[in-house]
Amino acid sequence: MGESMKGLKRSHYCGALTAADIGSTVTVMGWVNKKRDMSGLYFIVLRDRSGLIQTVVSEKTSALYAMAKEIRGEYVVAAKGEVIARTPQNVNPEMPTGEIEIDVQELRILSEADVPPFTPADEGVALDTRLKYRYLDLRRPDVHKIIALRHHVAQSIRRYLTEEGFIEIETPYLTNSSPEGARDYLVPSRLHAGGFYALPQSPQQFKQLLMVAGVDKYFQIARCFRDEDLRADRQPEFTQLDIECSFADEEDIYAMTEGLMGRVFRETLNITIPAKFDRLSWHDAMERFGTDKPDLRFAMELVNLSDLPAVKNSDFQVFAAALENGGSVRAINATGFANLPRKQIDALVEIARAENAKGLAWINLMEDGTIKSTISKFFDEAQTAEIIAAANAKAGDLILICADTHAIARTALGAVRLSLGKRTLPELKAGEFPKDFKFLWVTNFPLLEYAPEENRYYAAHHPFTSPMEEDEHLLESDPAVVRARQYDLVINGFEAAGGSIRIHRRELQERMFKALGFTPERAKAGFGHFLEALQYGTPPHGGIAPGLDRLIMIMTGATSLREVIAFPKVKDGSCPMTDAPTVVDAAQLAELGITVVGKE
RNA sequence: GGCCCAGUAGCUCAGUUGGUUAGAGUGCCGGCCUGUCACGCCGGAGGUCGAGGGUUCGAGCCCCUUCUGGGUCGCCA
Repeated sequence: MGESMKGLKRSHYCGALTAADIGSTVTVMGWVNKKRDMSGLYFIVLRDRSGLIQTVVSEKTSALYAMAKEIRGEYVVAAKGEVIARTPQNVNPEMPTGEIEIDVQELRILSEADVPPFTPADEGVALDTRLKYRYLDLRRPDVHKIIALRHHVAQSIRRYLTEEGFIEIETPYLTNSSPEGARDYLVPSRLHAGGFYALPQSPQQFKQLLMVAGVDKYFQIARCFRDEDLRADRQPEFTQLDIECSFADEEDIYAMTEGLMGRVFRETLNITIPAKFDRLSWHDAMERFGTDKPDLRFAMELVNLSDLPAVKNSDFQVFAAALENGGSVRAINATGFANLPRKQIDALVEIARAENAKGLAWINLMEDGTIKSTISKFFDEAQTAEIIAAANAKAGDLILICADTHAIARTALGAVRLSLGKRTLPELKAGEFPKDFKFLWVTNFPLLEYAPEENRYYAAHHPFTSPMEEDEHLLESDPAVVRARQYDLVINGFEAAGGSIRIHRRELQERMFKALGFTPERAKAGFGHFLEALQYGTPPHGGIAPGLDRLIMIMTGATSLREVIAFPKVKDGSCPMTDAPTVVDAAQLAELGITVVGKE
């Protein structure tokens, strides 16, 4: 039976004990990580969030020994005893507390435990099992380390922004559905039958209204909700560090964000990052890396071969057709991948196909100087040499070529580059965080994207983003070329933050809605309060919103957002532990004025 | 919504061309061992092969449907 703690008070965390404590009497409380029965001697390794400590129970005839016999894995126990040094041959160098152990004088079972589906000591447990019993999973030191880092990052953020004069303000979770953007989670209102709140996709409008309010510098560590399909790096609810400042331009936001990241990485990981981040225009990012979030931990930039005489004048139908249709022929030098097995090349072709490319051609520059190519019969030696030179390739490299529209050729090769580049990164050991972080500002995004199926433009980011002043006059005449005062912070190929300088004039905001195909009535219905606010004295303002979960994922090298969220959702948006969402009973729905129809 | 992958003991997995009573490691239970630390040794229990249907003399394996999980495209202002 579990006993109370009466009379015993924890004096130390398990992992906090050191050789300096030798000779002192301590009390630790924690979970039984392992019990080793030596017949006459029990080693009981206790675990708490700080780490492990070995305790020893001897004296076969004692009551203490009898109690130790009853103890099973994951029991919660209190152990009081003297910290003793281990003899040199018994030191465990693998264990941070391996020099010492506790000679137990008093032992108390605080809570018994059934045999769990897995224990924190188990490795390689499948994700769905871990998430179903997330409370057991979180007992693992490696998992706890990530969740604890998240706390320290949040605290570091709060300290920095507070020192910089920002104030933290909470905005509503129960708010309005917004007509643009992702699907909203809706919350029915009992007091307004037929009325629904929406959970915010971001506090965008509220933070801008706080600028109208003269708050000047605002931040919030805010939960955001989007009812869209999940990905490894996308959850339906996620946490965003929402920041907005008045009288700020791009340079102010860059400097503030660079200072923030510098502070966070130094304080929580003891890593010094560059004081200023590199910048790249969206256009250059797409040309050189085939993506708007390039991973700069590896090179292998894309090359445009379209103007090469060998390509331009080629009889090769695939190339000729792409160029005739106004597309391009582009290549990537997979540096050092000449020996990539055929199967893996095929896998790369599949990656390109997933981005709608029809295929990839390749030229394999073997180490012995021979050249193997899928397109050798269409190009003579000189022409092949021309392509090799343009791709800046040498023996041992593999050139992959894609001929298609500009957009497809770039994104297909961008996806291929990412797949290749990841193979060149060092592998992390379990529990180890990466050391290499490449920061990049991507700027000059297009303001609008055309959706042919609806014959209208969509805001590339959101409709409050200001166009660049020099492009503003083109908003009606040539919307596709208008560039936005939008910037993304990219870290190691992840969009870690996005932000913009906002529209602060009602007239321009109305033109923007019009460009998006809103009638004045619809703009008023969806954003009337916002448009009205803009006309009562709105300071120029802008902001940025780093994703906190994304940031922790990048900092820890986690491969999924689920690893950095205490209680994450799975692929279909459900929670494997609580089984949410669940069907609610009819009475509850009736009270909300909701009738379910068409449900069998 | 599309495509791809996986589902076998509590956990992680193997299971050949369709062929006897479905295996391993680990965990669990019992016994032994006074310095283990992935302790070791001996013994034992533990299975709706995700579910349903079909083909077959015979299905873990083949076919159909379905469920669950993962990846990805669409989607994500």
